[in-house]
Amino acid sequence: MKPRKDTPYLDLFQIIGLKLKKRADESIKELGLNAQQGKIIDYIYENQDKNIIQKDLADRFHVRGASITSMLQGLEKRGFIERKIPANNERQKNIYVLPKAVELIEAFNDSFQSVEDEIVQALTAEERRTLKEVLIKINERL
Amino acid sequence: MKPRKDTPYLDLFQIIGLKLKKRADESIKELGLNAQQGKIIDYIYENQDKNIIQKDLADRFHVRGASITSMLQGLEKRGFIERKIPANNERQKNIYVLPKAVELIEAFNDSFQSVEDEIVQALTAEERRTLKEVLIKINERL
DNA sequence: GTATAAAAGTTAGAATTCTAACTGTCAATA
DNA sequence: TATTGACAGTTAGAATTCTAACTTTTATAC
Repeated sequence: MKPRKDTPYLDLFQIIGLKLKKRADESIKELGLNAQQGKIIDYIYENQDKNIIQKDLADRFHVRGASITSMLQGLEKRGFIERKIPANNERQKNIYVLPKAVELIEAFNDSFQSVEDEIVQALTAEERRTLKEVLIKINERL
Repeated sequence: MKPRKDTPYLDLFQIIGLKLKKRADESIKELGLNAQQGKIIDYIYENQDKNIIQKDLADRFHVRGASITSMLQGLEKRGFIERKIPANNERQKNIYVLPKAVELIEAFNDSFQSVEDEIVQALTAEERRTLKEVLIKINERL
Protein backbone atom coordinates (compact mmCIF):
# COMPACT_ATOMS: atom_id res chain seq x y z
CA MET A 1 0.00 0.00 0.00
CA LYS A 2 1.17 3.41 -1.12
CA PRO A 3 1.88 6.03 1.54
CA ARG A 4 -1.08 8.39 1.81
CA LYS A 5 -0.33 11.81 0.45
CA ASP A 6 0.05 14.24 3.27
CA THR A 7 1.49 17.73 2.99
CA PRO A 8 0.41 19.51 6.16
CA TYR A 9 3.31 21.96 6.25
CA LEU A 10 2.88 23.01 2.63
CA ASP A 11 -0.87 23.36 3.09
CA LEU A 12 -0.57 25.33 6.32
CA PHE A 13 2.01 27.70 4.87
CA GLN A 14 -0.19 28.34 1.86
CA ILE A 15 -3.32 28.97 3.87
CA ILE A 16 -1.62 31.12 6.49
CA GLY A 17 0.18 33.08 3.76
CA LEU A 18 -3.11 33.79 2.02
CA LYS A 19 -4.87 34.81 5.23
CA LEU A 20 -2.02 37.11 6.23
CA LYS A 21 -2.00 38.72 2.80
CA LYS A 22 -5.72 39.44 3.10
CA ARG A 23 -5.36 40.77 6.63
CA ALA A 24 -2.51 43.05 5.67
CA ASP A 25 -4.33 44.28 2.55
CA GLU A 26 -7.44 44.99 4.57
CA SER A 27 -5.52 46.83 7.27
CA ILE A 28 -4.05 49.44 4.94
CA LYS A 29 -6.83 49.53 2.37
CA GLU A 30 -8.14 52.86 3.68
CA LEU A 31 -4.84 54.45 2.68
CA GLY A 32 -5.53 53.59 -0.95
CA LEU A 33 -2.75 51.04 -1.30
CA ASN A 34 -2.28 47.33 -0.80
CA ALA A 35 0.13 45.59 1.54
CA GLN A 36 2.73 44.90 -1.11
CA GLN A 37 2.83 48.57 -2.09
CA GLY A 38 3.12 49.56 1.55
CA LYS A 39 5.98 47.14 2.15
CA ILE A 40 7.79 48.40 -0.92
CA ILE A 41 7.40 52.06 0.00
CA ASP A 42 8.68 51.31 3.49
CA TYR A 43 11.64 49.41 2.09
CA ILE A 44 12.51 52.23 -0.30
CA TYR A 45 12.26 54.74 2.55
CA GLU A 46 14.61 52.73 4.74
CA ASN A 47 17.16 52.21 1.97
CA GLN A 48 17.01 55.18 -0.37
CA ASP A 49 20.34 56.46 0.95
CA LYS A 50 21.95 53.27 -0.39
CA ASN A 51 21.19 53.98 -4.06
CA ILE A 52 18.86 51.03 -4.44
CA ILE A 53 17.71 50.12 -7.93
CA GLN A 54 14.69 48.23 -9.19
CA LYS A 55 16.55 44.95 -9.28
CA ASP A 56 17.15 45.18 -5.53
CA LEU A 57 13.40 45.37 -4.99
CA ALA A 58 12.78 42.41 -7.28
CA ASP A 59 15.29 40.37 -5.26
CA ARG A 60 14.02 41.45 -1.86
CA PHE A 61 10.37 40.82 -2.65
CA HIS A 62 10.82 37.78 -4.84
CA VAL A 63 8.95 39.12 -7.82
CA ARG A 64 10.01 39.56 -11.43
CA GLY A 65 11.58 42.72 -12.75
CA ALA A 66 8.57 43.30 -14.96
CA SER A 67 6.32 43.34 -11.91
CA ILE A 68 8.50 45.96 -10.23
CA THR A 69 8.40 48.10 -13.36
CA SER A 70 4.62 47.94 -13.39
CA MET A 71 4.30 48.57 -9.67
CA LEU A 72 6.70 51.53 -9.59
CA GLN A 73 5.13 53.09 -12.67
CA GLY A 74 1.86 53.10 -10.77
CA LEU A 75 3.37 54.53 -7.59
CA GLU A 76 5.25 57.17 -9.58
CA LYS A 77 2.18 58.21 -11.51
CA ARG A 78 0.34 58.68 -8.22
CA GLY A 79 3.14 60.76 -6.75
CA PHE A 80 4.38 58.41 -4.05
CA ILE A 81 7.89 57.88 -5.41
CA GLU A 82 10.30 59.16 -8.02
CA ARG A 83 12.95 57.42 -10.09
CA LYS A 84 16.19 58.97 -11.24
CA ILE A 85 18.77 57.61 -13.62
CA PRO A 86 22.14 57.85 -11.82
CA ALA A 87 25.01 59.61 -13.58
CA ASN A 88 27.34 56.66 -13.45
CA ASN A 89 25.06 54.05 -15.01
CA GLU A 90 22.32 54.86 -17.45
CA ARG A 91 20.88 51.37 -17.32
CA GLN A 92 19.73 51.79 -13.76
CA LYS A 93 17.13 53.82 -11.90
CA ASN A 94 17.51 54.90 -8.29
CA ILE A 95 14.32 55.15 -6.32
CA TYR A 96 13.21 57.71 -3.76
CA VAL A 97 10.13 58.20 -1.63
CA LEU A 98 8.25 61.50 -1.99
CA PRO A 99 6.65 63.38 0.95
CA LYS A 100 3.17 62.16 0.08
CA ALA A 101 4.31 58.61 0.84
CA VAL A 102 6.44 59.48 3.86
CA GLU A 103 3.31 60.75 5.58
CA LEU A 104 1.76 57.31 5.32
CA ILE A 105 4.66 55.18 6.44
CA GLU A 106 3.92 55.36 10.13
CA ALA A 107 0.32 54.32 9.52
CA PHE A 108 1.51 51.40 7.35
CA ASN A 109 3.80 50.17 10.01
CA ASP A 110 1.18 50.37 12.74
CA SER A 111 -1.09 48.28 10.54
CA PHE A 112 1.57 45.71 9.77
CA GLN A 113 2.51 45.59 13.43
CA SER A 114 -1.03 44.71 14.40
CA VAL A 115 -1.08 41.83 11.92
CA GLU A 116 2.27 40.74 13.34
CA ASP A 117 0.76 40.81 16.80
CA GLU A 118 -2.08 38.59 15.69
CA ILE A 119 0.45 36.00 14.63
CA VAL A 120 2.42 35.85 17.86
CA GLN A 121 -0.29 36.65 20.36
CA ALA A 122 -1.28 33.06 20.92
CA LEU A 123 2.27 31.79 21.31
CA THR A 124 4.46 31.35 24.35
CA ALA A 125 7.88 32.97 24.48
CA GLU A 126 9.44 29.58 23.83
CA GLU A 127 7.20 28.92 20.84
CA ARG A 128 7.98 32.32 19.37
CA ARG A 129 11.67 31.72 19.63
CA THR A 130 11.49 28.30 18.05
CA LEU A 131 9.13 29.51 15.33
CA LYS A 132 11.42 32.32 14.30
CA GLU A 133 14.46 30.08 14.20
CA VAL A 134 12.63 27.49 12.16
CA LEU A 135 11.15 30.02 9.72
CA ILE A 136 14.59 31.51 9.12
CA LYS A 137 16.04 28.07 8.57
CA ILE A 138 13.30 27.12 6.10
CA ASN A 139 13.62 30.41 4.25
CA GLU A 140 17.35 29.93 3.85
CA ARG A 141 16.95 26.47 2.39
CA LEU A 142 14.24 27.31 -0.12
CA MET B 1 11.81 57.25 20.81
CA LYS B 2 9.28 55.26 18.89
CA PRO B 3 9.63 51.47 18.77
CA ARG B 4 11.31 50.46 15.52
CA LYS B 5 8.96 48.70 13.18
CA ASP B 6 9.72 45.07 13.03
CA THR B 7 7.53 42.40 11.54
CA PRO B 8 9.77 39.38 11.09
CA TYR B 9 7.02 36.77 11.35
CA LEU B 10 4.78 38.51 8.83
CA ASP B 11 7.70 39.01 6.45
CA LEU B 12 8.94 35.45 6.77
CA PHE B 13 5.50 33.98 6.21
CA GLN B 14 5.04 36.12 3.11
CA ILE B 15 8.40 35.24 1.62
CA ILE B 16 8.18 31.54 2.42
CA GLY B 17 4.63 31.42 1.08
CA LEU B 18 5.74 32.99 -2.18
CA LYS B 19 8.72 30.69 -2.54
CA LEU B 20 6.63 27.60 -1.83
CA LYS B 21 4.04 28.67 -4.37
CA LYS B 22 6.73 29.03 -7.02
CA ARG B 23 8.29 25.69 -6.10
CA ALA B 24 4.97 23.92 -6.24
CA ASP B 25 4.00 25.58 -9.54
CA GLU B 26 7.34 24.64 -11.04
CA SER B 27 7.09 21.05 -9.86
CA ILE B 28 3.83 20.31 -11.67
CA LYS B 29 4.26 22.70 -14.58
CA GLU B 30 5.09 19.85 -16.98
CA LEU B 31 1.61 18.46 -16.41
CA GLY B 32 0.11 21.62 -17.87
CA LEU B 33 -1.43 22.87 -14.64
CA ASN B 34 -0.44 25.03 -11.71
CA ALA B 35 -0.24 24.06 -8.06
CA GLN B 36 -3.60 25.53 -7.14
CA GLN B 37 -5.31 23.56 -9.90
CA GLY B 38 -3.54 20.40 -8.77
CA LYS B 39 -4.56 20.92 -5.16
CA ILE B 40 -8.15 21.50 -6.20
CA ILE B 41 -8.31 18.44 -8.42
CA ASP B 42 -6.88 16.34 -5.62
CA TYR B 43 -9.38 17.75 -3.13
CA ILE B 44 -12.30 17.06 -5.47
CA TYR B 45 -11.05 13.52 -6.03
CA GLU B 46 -10.83 12.85 -2.29
CA ASN B 47 -14.28 14.30 -1.59
CA GLN B 48 -16.45 13.76 -4.63
CA ASP B 49 -18.43 11.06 -2.83
CA LYS B 50 -19.56 13.71 -0.35
CA ASN B 51 -21.47 15.81 -2.89
CA ILE B 52 -19.18 18.80 -2.57
CA ILE B 53 -20.26 22.04 -4.20
CA GLN B 54 -18.28 25.04 -5.41
CA LYS B 55 -18.80 26.90 -2.16
CA ASP B 56 -16.97 24.12 -0.30
CA LEU B 57 -13.95 24.70 -2.51
CA ALA B 58 -14.09 28.45 -1.97
CA ASP B 59 -14.09 27.88 1.80
CA ARG B 60 -11.35 25.26 1.79
CA PHE B 61 -9.00 27.25 -0.41
CA HIS B 62 -9.83 30.69 0.91
CA VAL B 63 -10.68 32.22 -2.44
CA ARG B 64 -13.84 33.95 -3.64
CA GLY B 65 -16.70 32.14 -5.30
CA ALA B 66 -16.03 34.01 -8.51
CA SER B 67 -12.50 32.64 -8.59
CA ILE B 68 -13.77 29.09 -8.22
CA THR B 69 -16.24 29.64 -11.05
CA SER B 70 -13.46 30.83 -13.29
CA MET B 71 -11.09 28.06 -12.29
CA LEU B 72 -13.61 25.25 -12.69
CA GLN B 73 -14.82 26.60 -16.04
CA GLY B 74 -11.25 26.28 -17.24
CA LEU B 75 -10.79 22.77 -15.85
CA GLU B 76 -14.14 21.67 -17.26
CA LYS B 77 -13.38 23.06 -20.70
CA ARG B 78 -10.13 21.11 -20.72
CA GLY B 79 -11.84 17.89 -19.70
CA PHE B 80 -10.41 17.45 -16.20
CA ILE B 81 -13.68 17.70 -14.26
CA GLU B 82 -17.42 17.81 -14.74
CA ARG B 83 -20.14 19.65 -12.86
CA LYS B 84 -23.68 18.37 -12.37
CA ILE B 85 -26.66 20.15 -10.92
CA PRO B 86 -28.10 17.85 -8.21
CA ALA B 87 -31.78 16.93 -8.41
CA ASN B 88 -32.62 18.29 -4.98
CA ASN B 89 -31.17 21.78 -5.36
CA GLU B 90 -30.85 23.56 -8.66
CA ARG B 91 -28.76 26.35 -7.16
CA GLN B 92 -25.84 24.07 -6.58
CA LYS B 93 -23.34 22.16 -8.71
CA ASN B 94 -21.68 18.94 -7.61
CA ILE B 95 -18.19 18.41 -8.90
CA TYR B 96 -16.49 15.25 -10.14
CA VAL B 97 -13.04 14.39 -11.43
CA LEU B 98 -12.80 12.84 -14.91
CA PRO B 99 -10.35 10.04 -15.84
CA LYS B 100 -8.01 12.47 -17.59
CA ALA B 101 -7.37 14.14 -14.23
CA VAL B 102 -7.30 10.96 -12.17
CA GLU B 103 -4.29 9.84 -14.18
CA LEU B 104 -2.36 12.87 -13.01
CA ILE B 105 -3.19 12.84 -9.34
CA GLU B 106 -0.40 10.51 -8.31
CA ALA B 107 2.14 12.67 -10.13
CA PHE B 108 0.75 15.80 -8.45
CA ASN B 109 1.07 14.30 -5.05
CA ASP B 110 4.61 13.12 -5.63
CA SER B 111 5.48 16.67 -6.63
CA PHE B 112 3.79 18.23 -3.66
CA GLN B 113 5.43 15.68 -1.39
CA SER B 114 8.86 16.67 -2.60
CA VAL B 115 8.16 20.31 -1.83
CA GLU B 116 6.89 19.22 1.57
CA ASP B 117 10.14 17.34 2.10
CA GLU B 118 12.15 20.46 1.29
CA ILE B 119 10.35 22.25 4.09
CA VAL B 120 10.99 19.70 6.82
CA GLN B 121 14.31 18.27 5.67
CA ALA B 122 16.40 20.72 7.64
CA LEU B 123 14.40 20.36 10.86
CA THR B 124 14.83 18.06 13.82
CA ALA B 125 11.95 15.87 14.96
CA GLU B 126 11.37 18.23 17.85
CA GLU B 127 11.32 21.28 15.60
CA ARG B 128 8.88 19.63 13.23
CA ARG B 129 6.51 18.83 16.04
CA THR B 130 6.62 22.33 17.46
CA LEU B 131 6.30 23.91 14.03
CA LYS B 132 3.21 21.93 13.16
CA GLU B 133 1.56 22.73 16.48
CA VAL B 134 2.34 26.40 16.13
CA LEU B 135 1.18 26.61 12.51
CA ILE B 136 -2.11 24.98 13.42
CA LYS B 137 -2.55 27.36 16.32
CA ILE B 138 -1.83 30.40 14.17
CA ASN B 139 -4.13 29.20 11.41
CA GLU B 140 -6.98 28.76 13.87
CA ARG B 141 -6.61 32.25 15.26
CA LEU B 142 -6.45 34.04 11.92
C1' DG C 1 39.58 48.20 -29.86
C1' DT C 2 35.89 45.56 -31.45
C1' DA C 3 32.67 41.82 -30.86
C1' DT C 4 30.03 39.42 -27.76
C1' DA C 5 27.67 38.71 -23.68
C1' DA C 6 25.45 40.24 -19.54
C1' DA C 7 22.65 43.50 -17.00
C1' DA C 8 18.61 46.72 -16.13
C1' DG C 9 14.56 48.00 -17.43
C1' DT C 10 10.29 48.09 -20.52
C1' DT C 11 6.47 46.37 -23.26
C1' DA C 12 2.78 43.33 -24.83
C1' DG C 13 -0.14 39.93 -23.80
C1' DA C 14 -1.70 35.95 -20.89
C1' DA C 15 -3.31 34.07 -16.45
C1' DT C 16 -5.31 34.51 -11.98
C1' DT C 17 -8.02 36.58 -8.42
C1' DC C 18 -10.66 40.18 -6.87
C1' DT C 19 -15.10 43.33 -6.28
C1' DA C 20 -19.63 44.54 -7.50
C1' DA C 21 -23.65 43.74 -9.72
C1' DC C 22 -26.61 40.29 -11.38
C1' DT C 23 -29.75 35.80 -12.12
C1' DG C 24 -32.14 32.16 -10.46
C1' DT C 25 -33.54 29.07 -6.63
C1' DC C 26 -34.70 27.91 -1.95
C1' DA C 27 -36.11 29.13 2.91
C1' DA C 28 -38.38 31.85 6.42
C1' DT C 29 -42.14 34.53 8.03
C1' DA C 30 -46.17 36.88 8.56
C1' DT D 1 -49.25 31.38 0.27
C1' DA D 2 -47.03 35.58 -1.01
C1' DT D 3 -43.22 38.33 0.09
C1' DT D 4 -38.82 38.89 1.46
C1' DG D 5 -34.25 37.59 2.22
C1' DA D 6 -30.50 34.30 1.92
C1' DC D 7 -27.79 31.30 -0.93
C1' DA D 8 -25.09 29.42 -5.12
C1' DG D 9 -23.23 30.58 -8.95
C1' DT D 10 -22.04 33.76 -12.98
C1' DT D 11 -20.47 37.84 -15.45
C1' DA D 12 -17.92 42.06 -16.44
C1' DG D 13 -14.19 44.62 -15.60
C1' DA D 14 -10.13 45.97 -12.70
C1' DA D 15 -5.66 44.87 -10.53
C1' DT D 16 -1.55 42.21 -10.11
C1' DT D 17 2.04 39.17 -11.61
C1' DC D 18 3.92 36.38 -14.92
C1' DT D 19 6.64 35.01 -19.49
C1' DA D 20 8.87 36.22 -23.60
C1' DA D 21 10.70 39.36 -26.57
C1' DC D 22 12.89 43.69 -26.93
C1' DT D 23 16.05 48.14 -26.23
C1' DT D 24 19.79 50.30 -24.33
C1' DT D 25 23.90 50.42 -21.69
C1' DT D 26 27.90 48.34 -19.52
C1' DA D 27 31.30 44.61 -18.93
C1' DT D 28 34.14 40.86 -20.79
C1' DA D 29 36.99 38.46 -24.04
C1' DC D 30 39.68 37.95 -27.93
